[in-house]
Amino acid sequence: MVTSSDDAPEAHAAADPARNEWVVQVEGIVRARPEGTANAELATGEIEVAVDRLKVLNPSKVPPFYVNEEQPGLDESLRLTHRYLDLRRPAMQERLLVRARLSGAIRRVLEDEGFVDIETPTLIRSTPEGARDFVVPSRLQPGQFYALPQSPQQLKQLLMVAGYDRYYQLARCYRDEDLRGDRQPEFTQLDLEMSFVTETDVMDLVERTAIAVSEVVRPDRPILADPFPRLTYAEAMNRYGSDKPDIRFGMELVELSSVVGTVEFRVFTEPIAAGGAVFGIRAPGCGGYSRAQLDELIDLAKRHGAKGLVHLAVQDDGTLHGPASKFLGDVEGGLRDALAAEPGDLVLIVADADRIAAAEALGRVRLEMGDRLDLRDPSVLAYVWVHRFPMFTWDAESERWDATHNPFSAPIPEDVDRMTSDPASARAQQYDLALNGWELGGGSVRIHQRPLLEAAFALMGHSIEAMRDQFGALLDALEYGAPPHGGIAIGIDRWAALLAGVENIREVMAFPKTQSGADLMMDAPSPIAPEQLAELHLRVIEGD
RNA sequence: GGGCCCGUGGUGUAGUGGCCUAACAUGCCAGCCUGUCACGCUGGAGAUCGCCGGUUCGAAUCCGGUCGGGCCCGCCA
Repeated sequence: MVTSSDDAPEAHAAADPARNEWVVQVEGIVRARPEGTANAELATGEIEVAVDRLKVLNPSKVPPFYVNEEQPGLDESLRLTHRYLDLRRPAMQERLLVRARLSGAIRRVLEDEGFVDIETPTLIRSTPEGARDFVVPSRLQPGQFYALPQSPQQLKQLLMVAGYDRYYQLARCYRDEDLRGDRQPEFTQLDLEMSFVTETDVMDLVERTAIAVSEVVRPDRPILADPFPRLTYAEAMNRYGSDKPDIRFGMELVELSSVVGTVEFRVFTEPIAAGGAVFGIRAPGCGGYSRAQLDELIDLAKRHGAKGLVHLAVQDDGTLHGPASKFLGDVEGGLRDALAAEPGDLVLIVADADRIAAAEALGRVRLEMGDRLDLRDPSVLAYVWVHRFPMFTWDAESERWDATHNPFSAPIPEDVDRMTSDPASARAQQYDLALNGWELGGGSVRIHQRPLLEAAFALMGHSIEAMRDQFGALLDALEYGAPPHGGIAIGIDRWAALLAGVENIREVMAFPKTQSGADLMMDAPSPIAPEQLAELHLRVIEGD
């Protein structure tokens, strides 16, 4: 846009005070730029508007940060305080558009598949299962509270009983737990449920949807594997040390228990004797790591539950060098062979009496090495299924079995009897979808028979009365010809973040909260007036 | 509940015990320039170094606490 003091002196004068973020209305003639003033760098570099009239519709205060350009180090709390300005920035707009394309594509694909969008309430009943509830006091019923749903789990199962055999919803969910980069107190799930399905049916449907959606939202990013690999939980833990493996790179775990079982090294022998395991990985070309680099890895392993991390550098002559090398004796060759380790490589080993703990700790080290060696290609979309989770996990603190995922998950048919005879070994018809090492979502085929569900709850230490009290409607409904059914819930925020290529779900939410649950723009949460409290039959306890 | 990191003009950074009367860039204001498009030139304003307390002759700098933000463990699906 150009103004000329000769051709349109008023417009020229009106334009003079205008600064960044002012809103102006312009009338003029679009014309080719004069010879020599075109700018190939700009999309509109060939043309200009010769302004005849210019009106300032609204001036702008000087913005607290640059709206018109990227500013990498910008304090996030400042962005959140002025989110309406932050959202003007092209990068934010781009990310919210990715998210909108995602939800739009999901709706189109699922509606084509015959799914029906049904809304469920956000004022429901509190149950002690799972995460801590957000609660809402009832004005009409003194001393009573609603809970905001952690997910519409029971409601969607009731919809199955009601005969809506293909339900979906982009549902807002609420969990009052501590926050992370990938966790907000309120978030959005693609929630869906189907009747008369096996776990394969659900996985197939979700997989079709995920592929179609990915191709619409990010046609530029290749899907690593189609169909998605399907790993059992045991396989995922043994190979990747994670139930949400990043399969963009190898460096798989190798179990070394049998290889090193004979050495006189208590770090290995004691865990094995206790029923645990020894796992190793090979970090190619990292044999020259410094003390400091190794210490970081050891710290990382310890932070994730390992007692320690054994490191061995493969020398040119094939021998293994490290603090533990003197214990290795004649297993040195077997160890090297098991890991296919070459001179110059670094071998990293974790042993633990709990084989899952050993695998998980080394799995975190594996991810760290993937980052260090730049093996996690950010352009690739690596979806993977993990299924056949253990139904129950022993909760040592409360001394009872707890649902590994969801208390409504059904056992796989051949493990029904183990539910009571050997709960630790019973596997659920439970499946998780992971993308690039993030858990995108999970679901299961549900228990659709009341006696079985009651048995599962009983195992988890719920009394008959408590069950009836908290899950009465669902238990009753199962007695009225409830169809077999199953479904899944996918985290839309995480999915959008991964598709947008950002590591924080706040970047794909218009108005997110800080780690302490504050909305810096609206200044929430906030105290409420004494009259409001009184109306809700509440009294605030000062202190603590 | 716990661990770690950060907090210095509007914004991003430098400064880690005296040389700081706090520097640089950008932004802002004024003037000049007027075919520029990250315009240019000249000048100017703008910071009680998040807050409170302590140590010290002396604190942006060290210590304790506190507030705010972030990352992580626990927690959470």
